[in-house]
Amino acid sequence: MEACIVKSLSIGGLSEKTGVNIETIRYYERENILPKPSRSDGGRRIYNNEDVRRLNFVHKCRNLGFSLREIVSLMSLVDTGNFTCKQVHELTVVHVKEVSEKIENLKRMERVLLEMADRCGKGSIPDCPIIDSLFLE
Amino acid sequence: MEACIVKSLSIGGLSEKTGVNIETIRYYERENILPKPSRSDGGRRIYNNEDVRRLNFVHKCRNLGFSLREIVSLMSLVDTGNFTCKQVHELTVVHVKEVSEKIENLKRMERVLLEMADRCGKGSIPDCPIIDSLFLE
DNA sequence: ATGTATCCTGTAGTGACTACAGGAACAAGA
DNA sequence: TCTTGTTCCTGTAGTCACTACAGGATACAT
Repeated sequence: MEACIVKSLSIGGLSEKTGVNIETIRYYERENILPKPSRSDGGRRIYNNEDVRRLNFVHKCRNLGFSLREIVSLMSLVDTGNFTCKQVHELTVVHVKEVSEKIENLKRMERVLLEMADRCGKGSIPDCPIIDSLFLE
Repeated sequence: MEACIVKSLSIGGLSEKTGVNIETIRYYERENILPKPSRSDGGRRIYNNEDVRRLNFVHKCRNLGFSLREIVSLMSLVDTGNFTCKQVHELTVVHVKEVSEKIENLKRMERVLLEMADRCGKGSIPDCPIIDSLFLE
């Protein structure tokens, strides 16, 4: 038999390959987001292709604004094989709704800020309509 | 002389008047966002109109997404009287830029999520293009 | 006098990291 | 072989902006 095909990586290598901070990888392990990897004789973490895959998954989901809790539930669906496309769809739709709401709030914020900045004359006198409007009511 | 015109409030009254949680008010005091109020004989906090004004300011700024740090710097500008409209304008413009960036990121997120949800057939079979696309790369 | 509503302090928990300190292991060059 | 520098280890504490609770004190209405 040939040696195993699976490429092994140090935590630094995994970090480089996925773009996830080393400290964050260890944090994910502590929080059971990632499984405990095997160790070298010296006690160092050794990762394989499956670990890369999982971490990429987590990383992508985080970039899409899923919480770690949501990610765990997505992954456990996948791991048990006990999921339907419908379940995943529902989870995603709920999440996209939250994202849309965040966007709306931020837009409102942006409008008010731009309005205030616009009314402000940028002058060198102490009077400032921004401050005034924030103190009103 | 007549009694003082300033209306005094308990922490509960202040909370009700401003819509800010009692625990949050005490937190703001601990963090020196708000000044330490005077106390009654029994040791209870007593607030006046100026406190209402300040807390409203903080509350409004928080709703506009300013961090507490930013709010403190805004307030200290105001308190020293040592500020120009230009300074406030600049702070606001920087902030609005951050907000716009957040909006852009969330929109990207939203697009990807909608796309994924759209491709997903909502079926009852385990195959799911959402999961697939998250595991890719 | 009694009940209950409000308040007090101090501490700990949240989420998702990030930043150390202080030490061990490894790889490469002299 | 020795040294040097890099990478890694664990464990703890800090970040932000709150929120929650325990265990007690005070205030007010009946």
